[in-house]
Amino acid sequence: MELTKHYDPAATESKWYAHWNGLGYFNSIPDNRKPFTVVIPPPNVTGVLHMGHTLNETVQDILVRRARMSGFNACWVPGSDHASIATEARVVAMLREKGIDKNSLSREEFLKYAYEWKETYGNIIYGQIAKLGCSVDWNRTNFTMDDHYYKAVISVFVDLYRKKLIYRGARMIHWDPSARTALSDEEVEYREVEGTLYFIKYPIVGTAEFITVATQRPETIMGDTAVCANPEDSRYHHLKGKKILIPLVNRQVPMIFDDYIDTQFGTGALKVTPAHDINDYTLGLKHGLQVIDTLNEDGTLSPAAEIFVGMDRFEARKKVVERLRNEGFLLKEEAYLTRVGYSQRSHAVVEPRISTQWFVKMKPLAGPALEQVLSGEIRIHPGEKFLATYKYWLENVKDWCISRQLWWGQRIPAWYDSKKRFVVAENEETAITAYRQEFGGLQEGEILTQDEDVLDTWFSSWIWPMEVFRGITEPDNREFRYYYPGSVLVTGQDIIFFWVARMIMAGMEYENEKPFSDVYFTGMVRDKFGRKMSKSLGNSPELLKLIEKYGADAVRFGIMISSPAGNDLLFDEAGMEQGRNFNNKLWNALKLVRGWSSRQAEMAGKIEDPEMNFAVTWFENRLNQGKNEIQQLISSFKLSEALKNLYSLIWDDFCSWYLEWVKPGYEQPIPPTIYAKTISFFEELLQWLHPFMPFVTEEAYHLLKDRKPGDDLCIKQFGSPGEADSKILMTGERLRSLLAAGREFRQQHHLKNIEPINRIVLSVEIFGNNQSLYTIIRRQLNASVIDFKTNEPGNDQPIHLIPFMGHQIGFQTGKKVDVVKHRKNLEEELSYYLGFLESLNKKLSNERFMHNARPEVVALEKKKKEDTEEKIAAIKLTLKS
RNA sequence: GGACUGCUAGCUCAGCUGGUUCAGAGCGCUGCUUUGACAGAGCAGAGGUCACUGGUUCGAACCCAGUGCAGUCCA
Repeated sequence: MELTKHYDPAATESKWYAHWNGLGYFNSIPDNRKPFTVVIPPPNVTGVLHMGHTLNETVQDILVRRARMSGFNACWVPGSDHASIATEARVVAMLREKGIDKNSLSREEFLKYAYEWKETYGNIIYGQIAKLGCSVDWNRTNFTMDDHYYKAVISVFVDLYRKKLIYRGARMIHWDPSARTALSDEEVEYREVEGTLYFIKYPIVGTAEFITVATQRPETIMGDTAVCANPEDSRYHHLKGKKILIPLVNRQVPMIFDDYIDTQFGTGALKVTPAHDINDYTLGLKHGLQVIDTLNEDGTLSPAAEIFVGMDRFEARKKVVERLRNEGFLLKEEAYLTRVGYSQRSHAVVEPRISTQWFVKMKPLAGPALEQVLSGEIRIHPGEKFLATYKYWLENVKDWCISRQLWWGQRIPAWYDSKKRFVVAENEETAITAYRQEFGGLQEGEILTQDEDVLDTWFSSWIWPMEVFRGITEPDNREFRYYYPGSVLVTGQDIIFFWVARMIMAGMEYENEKPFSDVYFTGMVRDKFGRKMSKSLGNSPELLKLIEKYGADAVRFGIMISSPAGNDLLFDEAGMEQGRNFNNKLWNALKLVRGWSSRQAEMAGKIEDPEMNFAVTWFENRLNQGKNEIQQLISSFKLSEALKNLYSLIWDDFCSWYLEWVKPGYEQPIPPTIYAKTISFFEELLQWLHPFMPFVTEEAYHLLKDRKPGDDLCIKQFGSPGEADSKILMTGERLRSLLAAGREFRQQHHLKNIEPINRIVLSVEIFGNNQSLYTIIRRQLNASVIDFKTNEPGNDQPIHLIPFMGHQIGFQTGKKVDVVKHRKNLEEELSYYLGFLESLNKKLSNERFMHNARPEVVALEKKKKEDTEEKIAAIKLTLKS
């Protein structure tokens, strides 16, 4: 079969994915091997996969495939996350486009739409994961709202409530007026914003005086219930006991004093609005102030505001300022840089709001989670970057607000009676029993009603590593005992608190065992200018289109080649082009080697014995060296470095050097032994590359040789790499330098490749008498004869001597060459070495160096001196001739 | 404001405990090369005061201190 000119990924990828999957290679069941467990960070069912996912999934697939090929029972669990608030927002928007208002729907009707949405996007995501080549076990797909998963989340809630680690209470929380729900602290993102500081005059009751306060939020003055100054601040001492009149609403409030106030900020006087600022809230509690909530849950002004009722908060701000100005209360305005909190999901400006919500007590959970990481039980990669952040967060963690005023998610298992007394229980039935026990029977006709709210989506994902194996619902099942704890978690650094820390907490709380041993943080994928990827910038490429254009292997290559762990990755299609070219290089090497299969024939001479063939011996050792390096890099999670090494091992060492060295001449035969060695080298390279680029390698593996059924690269086990002989490697280096020197000579003297070099003269000390080496030199440099008459110029034709590794080599051609230029180059080289020698001499005659430096360093310097002197001698000799 | 990380070639990054001719790789760039695997290629080449300033040391890209710039997290 004739192979195409270029490798065609589209033709092979779906074929191999179906093949692997069909034979169950990705499916795992417990056996006597060691497990290698990875749970996918479940993508949100909000949309399609982006480049961040692509990076994560690729990294995981590399690790999983490699483990599968290294004797482990590899199990990679796929799944998706219901992503409560994010998905609900998308569904609401989708409905709005259809002209349907969420509020006109019942909970059940809405959930029907949400499940439809989940079905559509969940499947798109799974399709993308498959396209990318991910070797996930499709029999183990989990969704965070699956029945068993739902039950698990509820039972964790009930359990933590019973342990008093969950409580309900009125607290100041972050409110998202757009999604109309509470948020956790982590779901708020702060940004610096240009704001205005308004200086407002508040009349002092019973006097003609004013007190001026500075505020960024004039629309909240209707909720003011005090004015406060620092007790040390002499400017306001005379106001003790006075009442202040709130402009526009004309309410009298007390003047209070507290050392919380910063005398330097603004005027040193603060308006206190306990309902709308966390600090004011605390101050209000301390001083027993009234709380007036002037906002509705959608961010419009409530009746309590008295004026501008029903108007949006930002509109109201303008109106309030306008009226304050008109009525003479506005003293001045100043530009002011301030920090504003935005909802991570809806991007609305969040409001501090007092509200009754459910919370998880975090301190007791944080301790063990911190200990796991600090003790090294869990290793974070790259550690130096994230350890401090992790530690700081856990040491300062605040209670976690887990209730959300949404429908899409696990509904909070609390049941209330008409007096708002409640019990927490798995379901309605047990709730009734529990209620009887606690409060006696229900009144005639009274029913218990379940809490309307659902749980934070992270309250479900924190048990992901356990419940995908039914570890919460059936804690002692065999699979869970086998697969848990997992091996490595690969995820983005942006969810270190949302998810990683909390999974460790849950693991410690429920299993007293970490959920994974290693955490590999990937960076954020940005565009090639370093900007975040976003729809509005149009710089977020579609995964499927990229795969269509370059092939999945090339996409994987492109994203891996430049992604050192933890660093942001600048996405550039050039990397994918490089990957595609790499595919093609492999493809063409394959074509070359396949062409030899019918040309195998015995040849006279020692070259047939692979032991005697330098190319074979050298590559064998080079391959071992490469494998050892790559193994080292992978085990320290330096995947992009490992890929780079493989790339150059294949492209440079194998294709550019080895294959050229063993390549038979035009229509010449190749010894079967050499052919067999070449096939086995190629196979090994494909195997090592397979975890990174699974498709092209599997295809090439099968085209290289006929395979028995079941002999697939996907499950082929690695052998352990042998030792590399450094002497042979050194000879290889020397050979490569010689070939380079010969090519440079040709280039400099415009000697075309088809014009032979008549004679090469070199010292026998350089390469000894391995004949196959000289064959390589003659063929690669197109030289007719090789002579060993050291330092002896030829007779009839001029010979051109070049210093080489302390010796000199000569090239004799029929052509005239540019002697002047040649000499000039040599002289330049000579002066460089003379300078270097001088610095060495200086160092060696420095007594302090000789005294203080380690002996081996001194020996090294002496060796350098000898080498340099040899080289100088060789150059001088060359110049003389 | 606090903490962390980074600053090495045009770009993206290696450079392990200070010491080989150590200033590197890939991409890009420049030149040359088209019948025998591959122009999606081959060969060769040019490119850097290792952010700056001081210090420690026989010796600093590497250690220490300070400065500047960038990014991230937390107030």
